[in-house]
Amino acid sequence: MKAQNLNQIAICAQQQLLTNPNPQLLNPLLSRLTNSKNAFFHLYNQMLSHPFSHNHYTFTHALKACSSHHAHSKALEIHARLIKSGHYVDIFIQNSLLYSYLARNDVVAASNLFRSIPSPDVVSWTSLISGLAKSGFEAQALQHFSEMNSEPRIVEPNAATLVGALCACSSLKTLRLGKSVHAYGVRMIANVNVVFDNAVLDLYAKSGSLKYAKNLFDKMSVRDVITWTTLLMGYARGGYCEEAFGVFNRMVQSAEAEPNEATVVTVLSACASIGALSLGQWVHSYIDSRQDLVVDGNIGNALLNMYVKCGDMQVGLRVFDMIEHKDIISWGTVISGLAMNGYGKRTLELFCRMLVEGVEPDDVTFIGVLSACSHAGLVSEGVMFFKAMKDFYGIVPQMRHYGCVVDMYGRAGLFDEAEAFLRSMPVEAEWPIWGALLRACKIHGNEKMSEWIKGHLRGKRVGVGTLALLSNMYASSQRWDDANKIRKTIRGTGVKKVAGCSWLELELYNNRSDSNYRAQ
DNA sequence: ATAGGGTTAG
Repeated sequence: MKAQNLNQIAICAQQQLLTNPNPQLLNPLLSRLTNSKNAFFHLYNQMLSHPFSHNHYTFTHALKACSSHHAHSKALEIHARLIKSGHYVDIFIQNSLLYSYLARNDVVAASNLFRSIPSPDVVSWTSLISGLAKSGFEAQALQHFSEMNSEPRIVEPNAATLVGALCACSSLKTLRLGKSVHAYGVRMIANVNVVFDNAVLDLYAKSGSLKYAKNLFDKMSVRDVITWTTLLMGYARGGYCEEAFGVFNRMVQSAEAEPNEATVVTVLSACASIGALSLGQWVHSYIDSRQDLVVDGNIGNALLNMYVKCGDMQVGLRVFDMIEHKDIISWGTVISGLAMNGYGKRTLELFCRMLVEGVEPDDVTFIGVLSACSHAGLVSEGVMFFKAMKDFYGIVPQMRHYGCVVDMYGRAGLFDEAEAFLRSMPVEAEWPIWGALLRACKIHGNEKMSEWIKGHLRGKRVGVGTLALLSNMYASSQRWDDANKIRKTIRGTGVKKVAGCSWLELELYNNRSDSNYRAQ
């Protein structure tokens, strides 16, 4: 249907070229071909070949098409042509060029081009400000915004300009400035503007002012899918995941706006982060009820991640199979999900399947694979995978990879191998690795190795979990003096409980409580 | 003709 339309437009353009190659009639046709790269540039080239069948408008459309098809060298070519032909003096052309540089995040070229515009208008300023904000140069965006507003003020900002500035404030979480932009907009903007309101809502949501956000949301007379998704995202980011789900639920009940991919992905991540399986299942059934939402791509990965985090690997695997276009994230999610949930053998099976299907594993994939080997006691496989990761895939091991290997040896009681591996590491092992090994020593009763590790730890800053474990080990071998010394050190650190620690540290800490309990 | 809003993940 759509292709047929494109064909009709193309045929229409050909007739036009034959009978009356007039740019006023050809430009609108050209513009409607923007989505089809080949058809667009075919007509564009035909229009160029005749001096009277194109004008300024033709190039603004061409630059837009370059941006949407990421045809950067084509845009450069057009830039050169425009300078040569003298079209460059037109402000629409300058703005279109400026936008094409910003669309590909070339902020240096864009800034230079902006400086070369003799009298930038509100569109030039707005493009620059929002382009900088989106490329991560928020401070520069705000600098230009204030420059634009300083006296003598030649160009007045409009709603679109304020939205660009709000976007920068939101990323920087600069609530003060954002509020003043909000106030300015309230005075200046005459009609209801849902885009502006959404930008303000996003500012409050991202900077954690959920009360303000909720207040604004309730006051808005027009709300669309972005309004709802922004509020939902605000709650989810703030850690109020039940509330986030509540927003989704109300959105569906009210039917004020229809959830889309972004909405569903956000609410699924909220469910995942609190392990709320039943809420996640509700979202799943909602997705199934919508024929236009497919379990693939982002939605597929988000759904898979939700089941993995909620520990339901059975359905997780079924979702994984449903994902038609499995990317590195899909594979990584299911592989580390299986590893995390204790399915060592199945992790490796899936890893093999990944290789068979020709998907190149990355660093995160190997963390899953190695931890599966460690937990399943598959030492020789783990050693082989670690070697293949380095030598075959050229992945430089990170601390987490080293940790898996040391942990693997330790769990298997292979302390000589663990020691040799630790000595061979090009970087000093971090504390959780030593801690895990100490724990293994304790389990396997390896006193000699413990002493070696303690020698290493002496005089260095140690994590509380590791210290607790050390103290506990001394206590269990009736070395009370040593144990007390370490307890003092723990108190000296002023840490009452383990805060913001790694999962491994937490495990160590729990282990300590367990053995204390057993000792009583 | 050119500029403006929300998204997640191993």
